[in-house]
Amino acid sequence: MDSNFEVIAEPNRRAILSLLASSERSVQEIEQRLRMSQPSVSKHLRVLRDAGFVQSRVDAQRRVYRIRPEPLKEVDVWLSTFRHFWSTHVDALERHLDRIAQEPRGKGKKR
Amino acid sequence: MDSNFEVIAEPNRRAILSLLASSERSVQEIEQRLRMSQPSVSKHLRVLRDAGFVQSRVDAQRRVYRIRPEPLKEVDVWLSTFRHFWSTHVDALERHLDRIAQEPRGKGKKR
DNA sequence: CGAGTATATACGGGGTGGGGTATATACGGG
DNA sequence: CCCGTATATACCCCACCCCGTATATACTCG
Repeated sequence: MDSNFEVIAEPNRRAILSLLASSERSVQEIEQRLRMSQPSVSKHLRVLRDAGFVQSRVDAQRRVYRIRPEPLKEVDVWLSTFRHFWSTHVDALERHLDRIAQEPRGKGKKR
Repeated sequence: MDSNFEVIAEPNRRAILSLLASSERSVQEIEQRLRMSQPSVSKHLRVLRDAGFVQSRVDAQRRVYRIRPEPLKEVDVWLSTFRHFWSTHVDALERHLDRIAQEPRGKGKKR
């Protein structure tokens, strides 16, 4: 798994992250709430941990997982390149795109 | 391809989107700038278009592609669930996480 | 219309990721 | 210690994605 984007491409992993967004959880809690098999949860958590999306602490026999924000922050940084497309100046942008789309063609071309 | 996240999981597709972020481009321009084969570019553009990330207009024999922000906006919305982890109140959050991380067995460690 | 250019699709192959089952490892309590 | 619980890993299999090559389609212009 070589990129953060591939990590969050998997729906179950996104579900795990969303679940952990509210609070930390043990493997079993994740398993029950998301109705996934235990090995599946463990494997996804392995991927998430290796990529730095989560970290675990030990609580008796349990491993409690919680979010680590860094990789998500990196995704956010990538997105920021595009954010001007919708965040502000939307109307001006739309007008701009429309204008580009109707650029006058040099050769008279029917449409 | 059933989710926006899978679409942007592919590095070449992210490269295409990043390229189109600055301005619209023909297939050939993308092909040359990113050193990808023409069929590969066309196929990735197909995926991007089907998912709504780009749209094309016709310019003589060329197809000129440009960004459509909606799917990226959706990704941004998903991310917003996690943004409080790093955007503001960072210090309070870090203290909170550190406190949680304190294991009952007095193995205090700092990053 | 025919040639040339630009883009899209068909097809086959190789690599990989995710699921399930079975098993291994860690840990705590009695 | 030993047992039960909690979690991690091994292994196999299947589906799917991406690539390259070859071919088809679209459009323009002479």
